[in-house]
Amino acid sequence: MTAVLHVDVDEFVAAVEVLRRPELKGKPVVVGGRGDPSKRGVISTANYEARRYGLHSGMPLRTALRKCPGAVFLPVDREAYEHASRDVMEVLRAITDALEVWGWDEAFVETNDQPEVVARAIQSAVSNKTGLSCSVGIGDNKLQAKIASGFAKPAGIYRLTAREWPEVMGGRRTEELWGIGRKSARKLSELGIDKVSELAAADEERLSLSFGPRTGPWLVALGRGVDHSRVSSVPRRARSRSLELTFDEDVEDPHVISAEVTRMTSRLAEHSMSSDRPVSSVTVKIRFAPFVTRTRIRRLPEPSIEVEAILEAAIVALGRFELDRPVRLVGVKVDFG
DNA sequence: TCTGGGGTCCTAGGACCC
DNA sequence: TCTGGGGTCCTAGGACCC
Ligand SMILES: [Mg+2]
Repeated sequence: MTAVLHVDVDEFVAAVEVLRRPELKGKPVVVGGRGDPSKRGVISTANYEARRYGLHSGMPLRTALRKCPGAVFLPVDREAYEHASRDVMEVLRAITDALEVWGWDEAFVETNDQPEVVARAIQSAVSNKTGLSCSVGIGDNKLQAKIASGFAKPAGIYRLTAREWPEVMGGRRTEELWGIGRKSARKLSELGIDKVSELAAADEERLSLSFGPRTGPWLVALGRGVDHSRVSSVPRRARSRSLELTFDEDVEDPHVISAEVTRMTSRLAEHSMSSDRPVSSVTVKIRFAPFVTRTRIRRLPEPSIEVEAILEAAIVALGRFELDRPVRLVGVKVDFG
């Protein structure tokens, strides 16, 4: 019988930082933004010590400082996490080829062996070779395994298969499902659906009327713990690449905005050229001071890796904004054709 | 106490064509 | 001249995840 495992490194980003700064062990550590809680930014990861103060991912750094003045604040260092991620995945790949990497610190594994045995082997290999601890969820499919790893934290193993699903999940709120967030949970609640068991018994047609033709059936499947997607070890090609920047202070000068769009687009075009991924469209994103976000997309006449054509599209897209209000964020995204 | 950055997928409306 | 249906492309926005 095939089982799916979901491996998730515990407090990954914070753990990587503590590994290279052992003196931080046992202290509340917050990684986010540029590591300066007097500036704009949110928490990427808080370690377990910091979470005891109510700190969590997505919380503004300013708030975190107020709630936990003794915390150590560190800037995000993506290269370090990408490096650590490669180390972890290498350890996993030495154990199994049936591995689907999911972000920096997560992976799905398919196995025909005893899943608990494989899980323990993974945990000790990752710990011995990288010094990081991880949790492992076991399921019949990716959805079950992913939710199970949440229950396994920290450093544990948890089994959630079709057999356990109704008992373990039935009475929980729909928001605990992977793919249902605050907005969808609220919308479901307005339809009288609060618990996973109620979602499992819901009428697809009725949900489709509210959520759309594909999302309706998918939601009911979620409620039942059904997921037919396979574990795929084929690396996926990115469909888009983007850059965005929140200014330290709101910007009123349109020249500053257009200079930033040009800079970002040039970098993205360089990547398009060097990786030979033609760009099919460019999206410019502006977030105005009251946190209202607008996008303008411009399709290229034909997909291109040429900086001139990509820049041209970005300038056209930007030109469709009225930049007569303070701006807090600017971003550029390219879609590959 | 104002709310990051990098991604994926879905929905919906209008244009346009058959 | 009006009605109607379906398919695809383009654009804008939304929700979610790490
Ligand atoms: Mg993790």
